Amino acid sequence: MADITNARGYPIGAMSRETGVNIETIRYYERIELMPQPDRTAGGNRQYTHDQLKRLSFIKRSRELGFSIDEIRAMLTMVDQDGVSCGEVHAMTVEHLGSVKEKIRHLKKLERALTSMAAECAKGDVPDCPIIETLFDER
Amino acid sequence: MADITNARGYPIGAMSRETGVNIETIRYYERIELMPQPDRTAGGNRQYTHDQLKRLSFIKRSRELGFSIDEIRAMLTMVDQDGVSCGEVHAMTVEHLGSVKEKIRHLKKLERALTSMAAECAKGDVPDCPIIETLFDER
DNA sequence: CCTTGCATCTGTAGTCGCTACAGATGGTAC
DNA sequence: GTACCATCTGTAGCGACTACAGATGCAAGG
Repeated sequence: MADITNARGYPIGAMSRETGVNIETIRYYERIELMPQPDRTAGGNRQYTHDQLKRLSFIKRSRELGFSIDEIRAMLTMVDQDGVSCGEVHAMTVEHLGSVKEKIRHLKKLERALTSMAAECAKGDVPDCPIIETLFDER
Repeated sequence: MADITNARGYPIGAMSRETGVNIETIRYYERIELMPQPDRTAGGNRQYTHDQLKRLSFIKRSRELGFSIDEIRAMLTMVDQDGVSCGEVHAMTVEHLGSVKEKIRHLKKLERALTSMAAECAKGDVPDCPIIETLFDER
């Protein structure tokens, strides 16, 4: 089944189904030149190759890992030029990992603050809302 | 010092300094009607009251806790109408807390994936970049 | 009174990464 | 041939700001 489609190229809907990337998003990636302009049918519909499918799922995978479009672009540019610098890719990954860790730290702080605010409020019927009070408090 | 400024109202720069909210952002909050239109000097410059300063720092505090503008708007509307529903505020807080926890879970997954990818690469000089390989892998 | 120079003004456009239309065709199965 | 889904282009919207440009306001020093 996949082979038949493959022979004729994948229409955009198949690309979307295979990768989980929204059709509009695929066209968006083309517009920002993250994906190349694919071949077209006589009628003008996009026909993608298997390599392009792989490229799109690379993008999808990377996005799921939280890499920015620009980071992905940098990686793909290296791939396109057959000049993948493992060190650079590793550095990007480590840096990105650092920012993920920082986000986690930040969110945990929020979690603690929100938990204590909610606890204050859950306990008993106070006249004024202690959450609002806390938020309005100076300093 | 604050008292003198207070007597004449706070210009927008003072509001910004006191709360840490960017001047352009303060005007943005006015545009979206999160902040009221303040009085103006004869020349047309904004002059804020102390209550408006408190309101802005409420917004700032809430944003720092990750509440959306719409959530903040809902809370402030209750405050404005003197009808603060403690239960509602508590529910909003708990719901928001849930989404923070979910984000943490998600980021921890990313953290694990990125860590193992980075480790693969850091270990020894492999011919092709294992990070790129992993991202390109089908399935 | 006048200048200097920072603060503030309005209005618009850009950011990121999509998403959601509208209205017009393409392609395919019966 | 026709029904009907898939795809097309182009544009505008989201959230929450941020960044200008070009024109004024305002307070202190000479």
